[in-house]
Amino acid sequence: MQKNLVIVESPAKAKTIEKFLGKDYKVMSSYGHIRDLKKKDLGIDLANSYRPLYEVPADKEKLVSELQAAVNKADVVWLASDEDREGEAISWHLYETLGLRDKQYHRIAFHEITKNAIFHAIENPRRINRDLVNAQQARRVLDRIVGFELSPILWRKIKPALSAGRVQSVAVRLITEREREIDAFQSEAAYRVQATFLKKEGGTPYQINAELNKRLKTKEEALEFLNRLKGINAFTIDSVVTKPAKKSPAAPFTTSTLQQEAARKLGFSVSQTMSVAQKLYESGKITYMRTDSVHLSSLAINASKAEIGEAYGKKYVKTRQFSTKSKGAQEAHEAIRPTYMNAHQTTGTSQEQKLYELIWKRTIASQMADAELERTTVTINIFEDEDVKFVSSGEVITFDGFLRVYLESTDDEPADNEESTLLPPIMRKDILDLKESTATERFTQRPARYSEASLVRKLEELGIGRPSTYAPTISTIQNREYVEKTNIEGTDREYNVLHLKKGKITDAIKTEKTGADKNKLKPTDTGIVVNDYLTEFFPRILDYNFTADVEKEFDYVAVGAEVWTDMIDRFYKKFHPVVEEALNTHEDHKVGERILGIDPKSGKQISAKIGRFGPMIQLGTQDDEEKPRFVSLRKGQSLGTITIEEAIKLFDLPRPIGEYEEKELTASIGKFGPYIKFDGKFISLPKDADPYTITQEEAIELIEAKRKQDREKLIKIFEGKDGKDGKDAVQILNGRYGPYIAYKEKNYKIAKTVDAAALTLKECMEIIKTTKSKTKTKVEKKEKKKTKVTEKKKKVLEEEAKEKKAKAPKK
DNA sequence: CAGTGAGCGAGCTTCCGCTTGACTT
Repeated sequence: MQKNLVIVESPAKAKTIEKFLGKDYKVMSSYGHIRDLKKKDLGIDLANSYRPLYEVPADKEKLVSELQAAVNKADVVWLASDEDREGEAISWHLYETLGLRDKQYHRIAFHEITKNAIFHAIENPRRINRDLVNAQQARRVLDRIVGFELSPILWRKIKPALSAGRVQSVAVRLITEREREIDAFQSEAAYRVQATFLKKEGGTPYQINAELNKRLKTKEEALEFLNRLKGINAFTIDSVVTKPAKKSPAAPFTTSTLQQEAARKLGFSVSQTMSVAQKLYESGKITYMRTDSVHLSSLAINASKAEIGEAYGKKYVKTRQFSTKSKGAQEAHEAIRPTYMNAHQTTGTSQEQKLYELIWKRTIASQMADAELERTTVTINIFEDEDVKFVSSGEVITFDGFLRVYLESTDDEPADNEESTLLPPIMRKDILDLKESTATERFTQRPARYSEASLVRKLEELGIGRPSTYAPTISTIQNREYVEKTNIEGTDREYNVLHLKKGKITDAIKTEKTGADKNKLKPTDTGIVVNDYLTEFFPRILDYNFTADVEKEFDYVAVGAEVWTDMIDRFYKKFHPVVEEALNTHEDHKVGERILGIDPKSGKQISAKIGRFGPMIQLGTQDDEEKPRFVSLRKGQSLGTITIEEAIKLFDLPRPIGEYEEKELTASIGKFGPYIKFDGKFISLPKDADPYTITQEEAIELIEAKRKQDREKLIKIFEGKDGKDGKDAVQILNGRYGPYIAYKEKNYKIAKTVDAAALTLKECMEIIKTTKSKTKTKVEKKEKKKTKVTEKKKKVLEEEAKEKKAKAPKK
């Protein structure tokens, strides 16, 4: 039996380490934390100096008993969780939960997974650092207090199941404020002037493009300028300046930079990047993907050096160690890099291959020489004694260095026409002819909305959130419907172009698209209302510096200079009274309400606010005798901008549109768009139809079309015991995606090669057996929504089983 | 993806950071 038990955080790591350590060591994984604050209620004993109430979560119970069994068999336990605040706490929770004795355990940590690092760690064991553990407890308790005291306020004041927290609420604030900047933005127009010159006789002929070094504010100014140009018949090159420049490679990937580059270069979402990286990590191809460190092991640097030397030559090698500049970095791991630098590519899905290649290139490039460039700037004189000049610049790469492998992308869209070009052989004093010149009206750009990846970058910059939480945070704020992805078509905008050629000036109007935006983050009405409410009542928590400030205090705790419960006490004594105050201010469910006015028809008040199902309009008040009427806002409408007329119009639906076959016809808008309702059935309206204007005739046409479709839908029925609609009936139907079999509430696709109408019952049953149905039954759908309910059931079952065991006689 | 269109009463929701796997009669 093995005498030594090593516990690490990740199972992939466990596997690797076990190989290094040999047969005297058993290596297990804790799969992260094994204990947490009680899931229900606050989980903190406020009356007892904030004592945390810990429990092993249900899904960790089995693991903990396996760990316990291994501990009981081992002589020595090596707690090898990561060397950071969370890692220290993981070790301590293991120590507490598994009942380790002080003489029985060693605390060790390694920053890279190499044989040397592991043996070095084993030779240098230490004790658990209680101060660091306390810093983690302070972090954990503070986050729980903030989250579990703020969220219920939102349930009462705005809508159920909302949430707030130190990280997510600030993320929403960033997005909301950016949207306000965009709303307030006034774009300004100015004329950009470009010109093309030709060299006059003598020497080698050439052509050169240049731009005026200032923009002209008005059309009059631009016209006047072109007219003055017209009168000049020779231009002189005033200066030619060439300067050497250098570009250095970016640091190897951290979680956040990987997410940004994968988004820009590969179009991956933040969570997609993480799951692909996880696959690469599990198959041993890259190092750990949740890291804030840019550090590379000496092993990796040497391997890169060898690869670069072999592939590109020695002068391309320049090894470097980068240093982390992000706030609050804990650097328990290496940067994200290939495990084996000599593997330039990898196998697997195409996503895995692409991401791997990106990581390989970034790592290799980080150890390559700077690129060397020459930047040449040419100025062309226009008028005597005036500062306005035409300027042309070009760039030549004299040594490509790391650019040979990799260039980091930027978020900024390239400014139009600023691409650097190779310049012809130009000499000072050269005389030029003007070929043509264009003055184009250009508009200043509004601020850019955040993308998932640029939001991550901003959060990291502010020191908010950790590598393991960036992706989940972004999902949370979308799941809560605080923010959503944009899909804005944009509108046409006219701009003016003045063109001078052969002494003539033409004046043209052109159009361009503006305001289009896709997959960027934008606040919803709910997000705006929640954000405004929280920033008003809890400015401290929503402050961009809040996390950085409390992190400083956690650091004091971590070095033993501060008692963690004192710190929490100071915080709570300030925070909690505001919670109480907030609960007592405002009527419930009225936050963010906008009174639009009085409905002229009924004389009742019309207001807009966030309701149980999102933004809505209310007609009447609770105090009225009659119950108020409610209606949800439509897509594209928002609380802040909806007018009373638009609001009143929403109550016109559902709209009666006469009768057909002595039954009522109504038109309305539902979850799936506009529809007409007839005889208890719903028929979706085609895109060009409007429920506010659709006529009885048009509606009847739709009903008949639907009837015809339904008739064609049914190809064949094999009746069951209970007739053709019975539970065991087999139906062959024509659906949107071709013929299919419906049986026992599930659907089975029929292959295109099969003649559906000719199928026998036997053949149908064969298809049912062999085809996998993708249909979710109603039960499954429900269960997916309420997995927690099943979890509970499971627990009850488990407990029953335990009881039985206990009752059973012992051997 | 195979068919849809909320609205009651009771009890529920929620945080951030570590880590993967995703029940069966």
